[in-house]
Amino acid sequence: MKTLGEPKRCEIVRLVWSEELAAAEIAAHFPDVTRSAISQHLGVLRNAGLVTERREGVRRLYTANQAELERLRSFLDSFWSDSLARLRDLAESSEPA
Amino acid sequence: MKTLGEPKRCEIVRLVWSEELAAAEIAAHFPDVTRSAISQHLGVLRNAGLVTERREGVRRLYTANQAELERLRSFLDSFWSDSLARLRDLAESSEPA
DNA sequence: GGCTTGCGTAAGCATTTGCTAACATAATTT
DNA sequence: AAATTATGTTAGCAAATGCTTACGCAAGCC
Repeated sequence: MKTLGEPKRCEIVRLVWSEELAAAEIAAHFPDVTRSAISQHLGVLRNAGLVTERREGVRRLYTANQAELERLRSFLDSFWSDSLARLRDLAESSEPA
Repeated sequence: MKTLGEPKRCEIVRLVWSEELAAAEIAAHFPDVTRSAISQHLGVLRNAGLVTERREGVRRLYTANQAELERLRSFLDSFWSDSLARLRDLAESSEPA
């Protein structure tokens, strides 16, 4: 979550969501920062498991790890389900058999 | 997203998800930090619209703004739907009528 | 082998962030 | 009104963060 809190990283994930892109191609989408900065962001994303790297010759192709994003979404879902569980527990304790 | 990237803030939101809690009660859940630190986190959360404050006498009761969290979840959903839209566009352009 | 291309890494820097300690303020109690 | 309670606010600090510049290193081409 903290990883995607960085706007550029979030945008990077969107870029490689449905297509594989090389590091330079990704960097091209951010004209106002250095290629190095993007490379570091890619490192963070890779480390967080949010993107996957595939080497093809000299180039490194990145793509989003959709499963990991799915985990994040289900974590948000847990907010709702947790509250339901808590209400259920409350109902059980105040309405004993 | 950045706001919830902070573990304590994320936990605070979970605490006030299904019940209203006073600032001191929230702070009691974090023994290893000062009440002031929690107060500042509450300020950030309030500012981000993730929690709502209600004053009752001297106390300030906080509760989660579920609608805002819903927005966050739907933002994550947009990752998937965007990719579907892109694939659809691709299909249209490569398969003209 | 030398040059170029594509990319990560290390060092250094300014900014942001999360924290504590001390103070400020409003509502209650006595 | 003074003391107390519940809470926000400010100043200051150490650590983390995002960035640039410079360098390192492997893969292909001459």
